Amino acid sequence: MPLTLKDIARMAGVAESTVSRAINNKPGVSEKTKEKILNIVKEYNFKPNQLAQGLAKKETHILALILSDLTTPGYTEIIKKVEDIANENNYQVILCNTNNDLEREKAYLDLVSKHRVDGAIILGGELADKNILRTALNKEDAIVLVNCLSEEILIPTVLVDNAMGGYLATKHLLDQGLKRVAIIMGSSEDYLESEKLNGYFQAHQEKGIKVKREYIIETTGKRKDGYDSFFKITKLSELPQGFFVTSDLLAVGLIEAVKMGAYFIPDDFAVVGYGESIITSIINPPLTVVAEPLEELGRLAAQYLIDLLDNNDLEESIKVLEPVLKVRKSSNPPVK
Amino acid sequence: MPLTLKDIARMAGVAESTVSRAINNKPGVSEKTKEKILNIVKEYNFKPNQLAQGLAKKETHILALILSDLTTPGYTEIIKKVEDIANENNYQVILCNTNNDLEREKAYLDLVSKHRVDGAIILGGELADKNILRTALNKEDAIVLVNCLSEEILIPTVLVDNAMGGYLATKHLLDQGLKRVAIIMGSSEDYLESEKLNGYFQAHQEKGIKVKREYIIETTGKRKDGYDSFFKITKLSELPQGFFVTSDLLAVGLIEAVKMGAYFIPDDFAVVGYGESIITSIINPPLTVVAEPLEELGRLAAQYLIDLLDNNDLEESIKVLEPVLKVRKSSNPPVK
DNA sequence: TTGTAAGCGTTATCAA
DNA sequence: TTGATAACGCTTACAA
Repeated sequence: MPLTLKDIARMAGVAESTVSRAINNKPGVSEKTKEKILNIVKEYNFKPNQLAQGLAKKETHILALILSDLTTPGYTEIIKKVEDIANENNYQVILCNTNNDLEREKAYLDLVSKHRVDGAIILGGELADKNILRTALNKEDAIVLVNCLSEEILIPTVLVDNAMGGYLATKHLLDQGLKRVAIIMGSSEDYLESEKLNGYFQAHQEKGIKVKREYIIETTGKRKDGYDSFFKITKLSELPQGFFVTSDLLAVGLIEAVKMGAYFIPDDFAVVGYGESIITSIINPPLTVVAEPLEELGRLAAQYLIDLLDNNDLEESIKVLEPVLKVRKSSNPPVK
Repeated sequence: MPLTLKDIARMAGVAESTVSRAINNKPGVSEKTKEKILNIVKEYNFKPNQLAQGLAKKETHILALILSDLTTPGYTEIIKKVEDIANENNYQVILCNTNNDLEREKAYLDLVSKHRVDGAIILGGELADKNILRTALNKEDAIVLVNCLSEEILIPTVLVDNAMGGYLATKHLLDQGLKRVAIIMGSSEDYLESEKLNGYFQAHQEKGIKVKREYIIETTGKRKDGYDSFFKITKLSELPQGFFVTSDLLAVGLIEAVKMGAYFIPDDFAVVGYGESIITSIINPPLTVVAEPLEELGRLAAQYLIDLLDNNDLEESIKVLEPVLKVRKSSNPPVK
């Protein structure tokens, strides 16, 4: 049986409330009794039961960071920043990996309404925007969305302008005089992916170039999809001159396929990827990418959630951050 | 104010205990009252406070998976398996990223003794084996160690035989007639790394080849370390013919350096890495690696912890799994 | 400065 | 089948 406050109180010959005050560094305990109590606490390695604490105080000082896929590139940067901000503000962060499983997502969301955590940040994914949020959450739950969008209820949200990202990537390719640029993307059901596609369209429109239906390749976003997409496209009568690839895994696959086909990047095909990661940094040649302000994303989300918690300030709003293009060799940048 | 059992009881015109029985599917409630209660529960989206539940039941059905670095290759496989096994057994898993921060590690470990979670799995890292475990934990805490070792107290442990891994990698290189094989590793303070080094020694000893002091390069394990190590070694009068690199990040760096130096793999240098990951799979040429049974590691650890919890079966023991060598092009396998 | 006692929101025991 | 009521282990007025 683990020790309780009561045990410590008995040993020290004081009341439970005195022990509570002592271990919580609250005023109203003489130095002498405090010392006596803390010695006993140390000696027996007493740890207060946080379930009881949470119940009494109505707060846990824990935040949940719910994410759909641990391996998504860039998530680690966001996670780290969230953890840092949280820690600075005396909150602990636990990570909840839904692995794109609906049941799990529900269960993790419940952590908030069931008072296991004070609030939650939901990071990306295709799941969050369905009706789960509405059914799982209570109005007063503190939630912040990152890189995903809720259509049903208004929830504070921080996201990157993916349409802008798609626009920058595509424009960069078109600006170099390429007339035929293909996009290899994930599912257009995914809000973020559809936004990238919108940007792709917009860039074409601006240049007055008509988009070819066959140059839009929608996939499930896996490495193999990137690989297969290339060979699918080489079957066309007219090959594209450039590729906008919306994820690093797809980019890896595409580039493997290009090499397999004995073509060269950027000489035969210019390539622009999306998102900086260890993966895109290993790819040869160095990949031009749309880079997202990941740390800023994490910082804003964490700060937002903590503000919500501290001020009960429930005004909802959406913050949109801008991505930037990092030009490298793969897109055959014009010689300066 | 969120609703409580009491509110539901009042609305349904029954006692709290009846509501509790109804929502927990316990016998002793007539179908009729049960239905009435559950309807109200649904209507108001009532969620029982799990802090109170945990306090009363003395269990949370949550497991913590504590890890030092989210980006360690292979962790995701272990994590997924742990989550699966846990879910099958009706446990929820939360991830705790210490980011190699001592304070955080302590705080996360405390989740167990402070009754926030029922048990914890500690995944790898250099931290866990110090005296933290002893000071942080109570004897009755349910903990399982994965890929790390506690010298102070006996704790159930599952790990991969890293000495065997180092041995296999080195022997493979020596078996091809290479006389001079260097090792590029992380800190030898790290138990796992020191074991790999032991294997490296053992393979040399078996062949009767004396190890050269300068061929053992200890680093902090970063990509740049791998890069720098190569140029450090090319300063030697006699170059090695092969490299055993103990992590994927080091391997990336080394290979970049080799290419930068206009050498070829495997023609000029044979390379063997450690651990399969997306990274090693991208590297060109395909990397020969020591592969660990990651899922098995996760499965065993989770099962172990759950057994501990269910049976209070506190016998400690250590399970050691064997790695296998996956031969690919980078090590210049002899033509069959 | 210290102690008493009433919560916090559940579950579980015992009567009814 | 139901309902009181005492835990669970802590915090926090309020009193002493």
